[in-house]
Amino acid sequence: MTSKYWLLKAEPDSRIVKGKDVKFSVDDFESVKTSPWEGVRNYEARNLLREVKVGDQVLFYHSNCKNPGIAGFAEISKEAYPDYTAWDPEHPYYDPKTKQDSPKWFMPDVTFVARAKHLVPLALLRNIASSGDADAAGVPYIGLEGVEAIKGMALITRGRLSVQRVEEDTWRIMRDLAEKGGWDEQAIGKKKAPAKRAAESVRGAAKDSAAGSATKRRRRGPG
DNA sequence: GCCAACGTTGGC
DNA sequence: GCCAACGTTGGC
Repeated sequence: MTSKYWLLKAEPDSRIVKGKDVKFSVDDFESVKTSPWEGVRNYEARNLLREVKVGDQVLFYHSNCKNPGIAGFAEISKEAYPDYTAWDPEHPYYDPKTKQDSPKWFMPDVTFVARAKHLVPLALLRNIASSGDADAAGVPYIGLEGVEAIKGMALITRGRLSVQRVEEDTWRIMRDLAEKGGWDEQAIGKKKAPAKRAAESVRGAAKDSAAGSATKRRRRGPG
């Protein structure tokens, strides 16, 4: 399948991994302009990265932070090539199981295009997806198609995936939201009724499985 | 800091 | 190749 629009997650807040900060905010991105998108350690995300083409458009998402949401726009500037950080024992994204002669992880280069004039909060998208009401959310201009597009976003349905496909109409809606804003931060900023944990958990057998499954993750500036 | 959701690991 | 345990993601 070919896609021309993608969503990539990065962490704007400092987080130290192996002594190094993996923070990469829209500010960082804007200042470096182009960065290898290193550190993706999840197969599905990796497979998607191998599909990206030069010129494809990217929604730059702030994850694992106070105000998660779409913070900017970018584009693919180089197709995926082996992620050398997987071979560097000093690197936060080192993967001891990757052999030099058979790269397992890949990364494209991504170039900054623009900041979102209004950061499009995940809370807004969730609010619209669950209520189905763009008017109440303060963004009547996205229309019913906008609501449907948001409902279908992987961001809503597949929370944890760090590289996601985005439909063209969805991309346009995100661009409009980022440009026009209009939602009430207070109104959409709160919410969510957490479900209760089911079991009484009898976890805890000692297990030595070193491993440490590396899932996804994301990065900082260029080396 | 908590904890739900979910991908990965590894014993069988 | 199943599946329970485990570890991570990431919103809140």
